[in-house]
Amino acid sequence: MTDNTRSGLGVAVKRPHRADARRNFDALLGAARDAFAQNGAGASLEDIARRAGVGIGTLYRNFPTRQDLFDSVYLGEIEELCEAAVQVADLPPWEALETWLQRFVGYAATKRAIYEELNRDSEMFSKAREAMYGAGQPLFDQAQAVGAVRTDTTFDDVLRMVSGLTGAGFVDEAQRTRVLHLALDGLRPR
Amino acid sequence: MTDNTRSGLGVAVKRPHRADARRNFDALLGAARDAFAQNGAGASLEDIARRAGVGIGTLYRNFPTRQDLFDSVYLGEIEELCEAAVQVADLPPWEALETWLQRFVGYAATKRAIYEELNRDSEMFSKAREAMYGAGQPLFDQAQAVGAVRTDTTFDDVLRMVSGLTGAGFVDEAQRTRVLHLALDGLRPR
DNA sequence: AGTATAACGGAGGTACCCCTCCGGTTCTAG
DNA sequence: CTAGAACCGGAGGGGTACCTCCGTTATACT
Repeated sequence: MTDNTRSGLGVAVKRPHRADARRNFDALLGAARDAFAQNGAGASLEDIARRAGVGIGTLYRNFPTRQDLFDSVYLGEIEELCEAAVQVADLPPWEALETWLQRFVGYAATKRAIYEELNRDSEMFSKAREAMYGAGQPLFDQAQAVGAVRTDTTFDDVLRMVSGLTGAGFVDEAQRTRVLHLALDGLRPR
Repeated sequence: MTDNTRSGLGVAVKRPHRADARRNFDALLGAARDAFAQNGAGASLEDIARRAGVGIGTLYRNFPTRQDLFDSVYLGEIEELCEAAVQVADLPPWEALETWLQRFVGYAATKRAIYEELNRDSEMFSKAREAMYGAGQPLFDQAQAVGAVRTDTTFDDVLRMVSGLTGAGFVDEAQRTRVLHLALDGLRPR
């Protein structure tokens, strides 16, 4: 029950041993996820502690820097994204790609951060980028291989396009899905 | 030489009468444009005053609230956008629409704000929205009328899509143009 | 040139956020 | 059950941004 790290992404975030500490840890992660989703990567740490019903000291003990906290949330979502890529793997190539990208847009917490920081050069982001590309690129290649995606474009193009849409405001879920579908139609050869 | 307001958008921003005051006013607008482009709508007002080489008091005299300053920059860009719509009016329908949208993406200062606040309900934003729609909708309708744009989509969809792309990070100008072109291809009937 | 006055600019009060530190509390292992 | 390690939380110092106020300065008009 040591729970050293949560992912294979190389950034170690330790989950505490004691039960109360673990509760607080999880509450903080949840609150941070909400706060980042709402206010972007610059959300107030004191606000996050408040939301989690925890003292500011506790936040800093678990996550010494803002970056540590942000990374934990961010990496959690990247992981989910990687898992999602596995889940869609047995769909037909185009459906697999589109479903994965729809899922991509669906994750909420670090949406804004993802495109704010997509081309930043911290070690951590490049690791995450690698992971994301590792998960999505095969789907893209496969779709391209069977002729479902035009060949004059790259996975990077697509990811940035979708990241942009991820950050845009929509009146409702339906519009977001519709618009993403629209944009992705541009990927298909004509 | 009174220069009461700068636009027909209904929000009055007075340009001062005295020469020194007018210099400062313009410097502030320029600095604000840069600052908003760089740091988003939450840029520091004191930083803007510093950039403009002006005391903070002068900033507040010209723009009593942050909103006043932001609106002035924002409206300036909306105006440019409306003018651009006139300029492209004599291109073929699809080219007109695409050119206008490319121009849309090109404006820098309030990029981030536009999609951050596209569906906010302040009086000022709805005015701006109206103006933007007034300028762009005809281009869209025309393109749809001649069969250059699929009919199962709306101008609002397109505007939000493009707003999203506007905010996304790209490695260079070329990629942004390429990706926008890609996304817009999804608009064409197949 | 001289004067009335519009405009300047920055000091400083208020508020918020960051982060550290440590006395008190709670859990777990034995 | 108990002892001590692990953990808690918030007070408080330092910093920055917001905004007001007013003594000083530049402009326009006669």
